[in-house]
Amino acid sequence: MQVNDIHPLLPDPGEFIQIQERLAKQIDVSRPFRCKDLRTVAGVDLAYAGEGESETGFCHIAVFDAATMQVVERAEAVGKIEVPYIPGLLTFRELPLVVEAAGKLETVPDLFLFDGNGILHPRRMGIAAHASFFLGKPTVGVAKTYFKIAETEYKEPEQEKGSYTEITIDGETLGRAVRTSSGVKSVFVSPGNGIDLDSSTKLVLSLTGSESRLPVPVREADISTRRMRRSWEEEQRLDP
DNA sequence: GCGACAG
DNA sequence: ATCTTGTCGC
Repeated sequence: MQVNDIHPLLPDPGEFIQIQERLAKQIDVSRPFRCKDLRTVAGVDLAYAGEGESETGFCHIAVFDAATMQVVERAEAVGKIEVPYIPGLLTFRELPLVVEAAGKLETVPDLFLFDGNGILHPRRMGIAAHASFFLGKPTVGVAKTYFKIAETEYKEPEQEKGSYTEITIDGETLGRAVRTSSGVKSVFVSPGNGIDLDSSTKLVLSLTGSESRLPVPVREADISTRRMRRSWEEEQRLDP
């Protein structure tokens, strides 16, 4: 079954792909980003409840002060999810709520960290890359599982924290499999836009603690997102 | 037709 | 992503 059979009023995948190809030309992953220039950093994630027509998304953005690693602000957005999940088109499903939540922030973070890929994507336009055009800030993608592109496999990095292997497609290194903690599963780091791969890797490593293989801001958004859903389901039970 | 497939 | 109990291990 094609996506158009499910959502006849929405743009078709071909149109989504054209949008990605057009924006991809404007990606810049050549800029170094110094850790000392990071004052505030945001973690972004979503959770879902329900299926099909009644699927609801919960987006949470947690902004941290990089010096104290304390949350300085949060913003959320809840709403219907209109697009099904299709590998490579995750952006069109999640970005609306991300942009809505980001618009509620009083403090504009220096950088946004996403649960998902940056340019480690078939068209170099994973959600972190695409989101940068709406957020106007550098973005970095941190995916928990590998998204295979052009039949390219990745090599497992050494078990020591900080080890990584590069993921190169068509002669271009798009991302790295990074061991953020010794002995844990690796995560896949790729710049979104406005930052280079090396800076992205260093930032992710410096923002990752021992409690999770994910950077603290992303982990916090992930937890918060499920807390939002619990509250929502509770009020649904009381209101109907 | 079958398998693969970020979240 | 989400559905789900117990269970192996530090």
